[in-house]
Amino acid sequence: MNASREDTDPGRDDATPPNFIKELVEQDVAAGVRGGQVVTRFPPEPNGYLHIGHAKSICLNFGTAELGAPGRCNLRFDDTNPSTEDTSYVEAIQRDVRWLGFDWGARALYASDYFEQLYAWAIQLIEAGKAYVDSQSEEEIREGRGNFYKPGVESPHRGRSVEENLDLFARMRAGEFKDGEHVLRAKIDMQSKDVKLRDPLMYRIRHVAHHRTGDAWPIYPMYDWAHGQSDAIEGVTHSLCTLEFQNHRPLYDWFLGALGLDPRPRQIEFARLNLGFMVMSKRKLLQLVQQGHVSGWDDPRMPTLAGMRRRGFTPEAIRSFCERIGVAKRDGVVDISLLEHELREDLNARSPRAMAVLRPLKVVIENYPEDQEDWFDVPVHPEYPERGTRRVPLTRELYVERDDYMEDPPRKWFRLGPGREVRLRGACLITCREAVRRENGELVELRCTWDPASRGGAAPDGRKVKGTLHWVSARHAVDAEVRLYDRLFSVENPLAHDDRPFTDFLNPDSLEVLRGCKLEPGLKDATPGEPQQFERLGYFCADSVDSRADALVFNRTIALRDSWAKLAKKLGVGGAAKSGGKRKG
RNA sequence: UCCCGGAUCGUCUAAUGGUAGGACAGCAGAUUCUGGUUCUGCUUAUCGAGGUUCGAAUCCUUGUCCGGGAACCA
Repeated sequence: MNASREDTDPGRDDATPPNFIKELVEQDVAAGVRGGQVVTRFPPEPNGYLHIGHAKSICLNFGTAELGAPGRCNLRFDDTNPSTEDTSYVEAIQRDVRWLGFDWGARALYASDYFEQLYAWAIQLIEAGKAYVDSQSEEEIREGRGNFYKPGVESPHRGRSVEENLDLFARMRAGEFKDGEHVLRAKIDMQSKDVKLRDPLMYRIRHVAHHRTGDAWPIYPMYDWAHGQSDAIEGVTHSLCTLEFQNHRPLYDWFLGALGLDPRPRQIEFARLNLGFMVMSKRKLLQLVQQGHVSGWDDPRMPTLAGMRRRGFTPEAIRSFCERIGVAKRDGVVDISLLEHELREDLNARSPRAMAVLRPLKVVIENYPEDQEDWFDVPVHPEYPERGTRRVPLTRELYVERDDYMEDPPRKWFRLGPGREVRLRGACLITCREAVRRENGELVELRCTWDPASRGGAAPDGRKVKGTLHWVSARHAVDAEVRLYDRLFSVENPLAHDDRPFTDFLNPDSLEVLRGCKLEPGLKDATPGEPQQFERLGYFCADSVDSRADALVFNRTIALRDSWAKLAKKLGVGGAAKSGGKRKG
């Protein structure tokens, strides 16, 4: 009856909310434009790892393609600038898109596949008098372009004959010139109010090896020249891109028109995703990696898909997040809590439960025989009994969370304290009799007694025991390192301060490493990357890079919501809720 | 001083001339062997000024504010 709850794939939910692009594409399909076909593309430049912002674009592009009959979304690498690009990025990007759950068909495409065609088209434009070779210096060109208030002035080379242009351009390709000696420019309008239209560059000379074409080309096309034409070659119908390309659309259309390409792809812009307390530019992320502020592109604190995957995010959670934030032209900053909500929702449904004590405090049950051992069957998931149970051992000595004991608890405290009775999850009721301290006051252990009649955890006489604690048998506990993550930056917008580098705003507490954590024995066999809920604490997974059978390492993906932390704050109780306490991020 | 966009609860996003809705966050309560989950209820928004209209978030005029644009980056 509620099987759908588990079967539902949130990312592929049919009830995608309306958005202006979807609406527009649906209209095109209904009107029979392009025979109802929809072709989109996701066009990353292979110069860095994909991040959550790209996920929005990926979901949008692949999702929009599904509106067509037929529909297709290409993965196309925009590899027109060899000096920053690399095959390792090509591979990482494909891995991430695949992990997110999308399929781009037979093979990935590359703008570099079209270099020859682009070159032929450039010649066509030269012959039509719509492009020319300029031989001014970089500075002269920039100067000649003018600015927002001042019109441009024409290059002295603008009037070169077609023959001369053809000759020069051929020699540019032949590698006869050094970097920067010449460029190919489109001949549009130096008086245009749109600076982008003041004879933009089409090709620059770059004697640099390309990760795919090697040394075949000493000239490389610029983005504006390559992108629209690549779209046209691939039969792209709707070319979706972010807002900063709005200024490029007139140029995008100009090239297509000048070449007489038909049918023409249509560029549509949408607002990119911004998240608070994070930076979302490959350049900035690269800097974090290179300067060692994080352990790599896949550091679990990074907003990269690789980092999020390692941290324990699921593709489903990311996809439903992308769906939930919607698509519009208005620029904004999405609240992290929305991502966290989608994450918890997915993780809650799928994660098996286990107990782990992060900051152990020893408990001795005085009336529990030294040699006794009770194994309890505890549900793998309380909402899905069909997922079975796991066995957890109880012995005389065990560990509970240090923060679950307070010497002088405030009102509404349901956990341990002098004389307080609590339930050990799935096992029994214990009462705190004494707190053993060192001379310096440091808490060493708790002496408790248990009620043997409460075996299983139920109060035999129906007495109310509100507090339930997680615990681990000392003798059976498995040791592990646990890494807690917090937001990488301590301010909402690290880029908002012109006078200070964004790295000034890194959160010094974004990583907290806990050693000597005590895990329930079954966790020893956890598969890296597989989500687990450590009850009352959060969702965790064994680290796919560092965890080993003899040295377990777990990442906290995200803490559980912690309403006690809120209450404690309101009550003015300090520190009590620290261990599992929800820290944003 | 120019060009291109944008402006709806705290945040994201609907409403396409006809009851401003949803999600998140927040608050209050219920249930609970996770202070989790689940459930219920509540609070909160059309940038300003004019106009058109029986009726405007939506159309017109105007103003204001915000973002992007002057790379041989994408």
